[in-house]
Amino acid sequence: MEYKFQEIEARWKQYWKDNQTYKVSNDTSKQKCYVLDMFPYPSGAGLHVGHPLGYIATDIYSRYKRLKGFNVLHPMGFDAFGLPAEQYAIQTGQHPATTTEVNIARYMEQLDAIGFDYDWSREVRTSDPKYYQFTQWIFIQLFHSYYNNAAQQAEPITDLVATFAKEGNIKTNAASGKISTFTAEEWNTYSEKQQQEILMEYRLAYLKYGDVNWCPALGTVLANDEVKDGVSERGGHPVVKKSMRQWFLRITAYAQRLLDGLDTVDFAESLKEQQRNWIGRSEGASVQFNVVGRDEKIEVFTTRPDTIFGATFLVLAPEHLMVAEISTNIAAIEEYKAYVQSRSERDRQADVKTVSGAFTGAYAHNPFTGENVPIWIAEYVLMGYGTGAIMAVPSDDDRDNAFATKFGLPIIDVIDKSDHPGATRSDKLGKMINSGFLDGLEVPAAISLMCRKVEEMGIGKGRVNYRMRDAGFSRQRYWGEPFPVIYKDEMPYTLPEKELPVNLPDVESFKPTGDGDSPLARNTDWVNHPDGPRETDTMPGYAGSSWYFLRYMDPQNGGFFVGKEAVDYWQDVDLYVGGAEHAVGHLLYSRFWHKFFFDKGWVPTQEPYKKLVNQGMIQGRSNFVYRIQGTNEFVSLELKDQYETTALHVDVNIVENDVLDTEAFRNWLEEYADAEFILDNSKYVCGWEVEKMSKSKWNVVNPDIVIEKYGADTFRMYEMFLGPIEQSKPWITNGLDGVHKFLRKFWRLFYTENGLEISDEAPTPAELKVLHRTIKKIQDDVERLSFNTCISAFMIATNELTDLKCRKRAILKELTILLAPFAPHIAEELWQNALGENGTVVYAPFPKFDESVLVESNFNYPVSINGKVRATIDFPLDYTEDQVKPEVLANEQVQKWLEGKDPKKFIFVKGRIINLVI
RNA sequence: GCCCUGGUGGUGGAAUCGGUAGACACGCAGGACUUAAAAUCCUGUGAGCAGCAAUGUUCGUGCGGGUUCAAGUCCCGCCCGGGGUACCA
Repeated sequence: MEYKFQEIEARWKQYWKDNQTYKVSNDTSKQKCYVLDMFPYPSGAGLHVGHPLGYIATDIYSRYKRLKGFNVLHPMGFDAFGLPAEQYAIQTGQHPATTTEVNIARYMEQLDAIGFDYDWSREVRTSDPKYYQFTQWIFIQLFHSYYNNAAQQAEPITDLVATFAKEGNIKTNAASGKISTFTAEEWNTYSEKQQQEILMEYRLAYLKYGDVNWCPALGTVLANDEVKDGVSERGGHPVVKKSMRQWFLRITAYAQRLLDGLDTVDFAESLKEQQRNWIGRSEGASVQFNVVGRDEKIEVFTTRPDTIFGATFLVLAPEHLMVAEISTNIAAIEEYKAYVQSRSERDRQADVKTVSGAFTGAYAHNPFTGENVPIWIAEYVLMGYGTGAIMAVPSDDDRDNAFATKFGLPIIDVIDKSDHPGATRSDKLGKMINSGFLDGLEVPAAISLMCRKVEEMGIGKGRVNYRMRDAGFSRQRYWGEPFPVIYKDEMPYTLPEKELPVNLPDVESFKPTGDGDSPLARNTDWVNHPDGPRETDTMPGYAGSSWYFLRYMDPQNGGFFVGKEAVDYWQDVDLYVGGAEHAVGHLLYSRFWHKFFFDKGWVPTQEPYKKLVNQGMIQGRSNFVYRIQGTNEFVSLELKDQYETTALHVDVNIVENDVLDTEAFRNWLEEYADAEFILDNSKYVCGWEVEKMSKSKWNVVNPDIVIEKYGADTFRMYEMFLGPIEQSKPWITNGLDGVHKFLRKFWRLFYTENGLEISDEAPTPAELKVLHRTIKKIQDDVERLSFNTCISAFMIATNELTDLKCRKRAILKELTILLAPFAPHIAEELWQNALGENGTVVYAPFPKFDESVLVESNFNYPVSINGKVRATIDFPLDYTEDQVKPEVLANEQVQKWLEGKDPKKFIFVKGRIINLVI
């Protein structure tokens, strides 16, 4: 009897549906296990073979945990707001809600085809008003909170108001923007607007001015992704920075907790490192420099206060507020600022070859050398970091050095590094020289002495700085969550909860308004709220994805974003799998939100994810055809160099083994209908390249085709067989046949041409050994998420049992359970129809591993001589070095290499190796 | 530029703790069955050298150094690919 996967898979999909096999209840009598995937953005290209890599891994893990007796939550949903749907809407006029709906339906179909164990009744989608009413509600809570630095937690802004009315802000220790101190009396005389402006500096969600990529020609704000080389990707129009009033979240208040929290979670060390670097904690000092001849002071942040005697000039970010005030070189400064405006922040940091800047004409007084040092502006100083101003020490900083060299500014050596050969300029090593009272000190001592000194002098203080900046939370777009905010007297006020959700209104056109407002501004009926005009920006993509995993715990709760009972049971995510591209963005934002929720007492844990694994990216393997320029003639790969050609992407679905189906090519796109071909060996061979899988590169492979041809079980196992999930790799179908063959071979352990043949005989020791070795391997490897090695363990077991002609129920039953997480359809078929078990295999008990079956008494020792294996000799495992040595030395091969001499060294590692040094 | 990460046969990969490099597959070559094909099964397969052969031997985990009895694995320096770099998701 043959393995008819199509029939089998259809049957059990229906069975699981009819029996609601995957329905998850908040059953508190069982131990919970929460397994989570990063939910997908439903793109128009459909789910491609890269998406399921992580999903299959978590599906296997969740099914495995279920066999182990856990109550497993493994949900799925959709990150449904986003830019592509909006761009598609602009092109076609179709409402993003409509296309998103269609795309989600397609995704769900594709996901179901793979046979995942999702409980769809728990599905969330971020664009659903029932969901985003809570995203809006959370925003309101952030708005009405501030961060108490002393208590290290978020607290209600009303507490702050009460404090201000009583004692002003003199004693307030809170995360804030720039704010001067005021007394209670002053506070009480402030107008409502003035008070609101002050509170804005403390709120966790607040308004301030920030730069956006502005494209005047398109009349719209562009995402970084839409800007290439300083011009818009569409149309190639110039892009400049423009300052706009926007929402921000005060994530910097949580910087230290986000950093400390990393020590408590099980993430890959590399990922923690990325987050640490992103947060970028550095200790240093802020120091004030007086501007010569003026009343102004410039505050710089430096991690190297020890080098201040070598500070021969100051550099301000071109955007620094002081620039306009102090500049006398106005023309040069304006010209330079115009240049910087056209440069992206990334270019400014990445481009170290171009050294550029402009002299303001002003000088500052170096409080230690007493010299007047020139004040420059340069693009390498960023307004968002530190104070937006640095003291330049060309002797100990590479960029300062390049700058000084280019502009002929003085360089004073302040550190003697002669005791540290090989130390680079910025290493904190060496002895101070030319530095007054610091001379002779080692760098670390000089740093702390200088910190004390500037504090004594009242011109600065030791300070911790974070590279991380507050998170921009406004988008001038349509397809996102509207803010629950109206304005009165230019200050924002949140709408009452009963007005939630603030539904995304219809608009006449999704096109940009031309003046930077979001398309929502077009709907004036909607904008004109009785209490004041509404905020027309929308929230960014990460708003909805910062808390979605909590919603799965309690998806129908209409009153609160997640019920206490539900979250007390499910707690946090035990295993989270997703792409490394989210390492700092989504993962940091959601950790921040979660800590805020914790502060408010809504969740029981400080961290949302216990364990996190990054899956690698499945890259596409693009194919190319070569068109002879100016013709519609295409030349095969080997012959292309004889012509002037243009390489063009060709749909990989009409190419097999790099050979183009020329007929299909003519039918593919209209422009190729009359294509001619120059063949090589009567074949058209395409070129290829590994690239990111994307619609525009025509290299998207959908799982549907594979599933149709081989079945979902083969697809699942093949994706796992490709390699470790953390690793990126191109999609190649080379091994598909092998995996499919394995399933057929497994099937033949149950069925022959004569039909079902299972014996009830007792298994032999050899057969038991195969089984228990496999149980152990699968158990260990699933726990460490090494799924590719599981597949080969299954193959080995199946090959061995085939050789042993084993058809015994006792063995096959256990193996079927082991296989069930990987290939659930065939396992269910074999479980219920071949083995005749009652009920589903999904909740069967995981086989118990019996170590005694595997105990070996002997080990075949490799005997190496000078590190090269020359012989193997079998010894009992309990033998000691003394028992082994005589026989090893007497061995014929060993004798040959010893040439009569005694070995210099005899190394015996029990159960591993014997090594002789001669 | 900066941060993170990867590089092992013709291909995907295995080697979990510094201990027999290449498990398991794909592909390829040869063979069995078959009118033929599919399916299935068997044998071989890192490279070089010697040998009719069994086998022996040298080299071999991106490149160059180092530590060690022993290095794919640890350390230093380099080359190349991938991801992120704050409005793609």
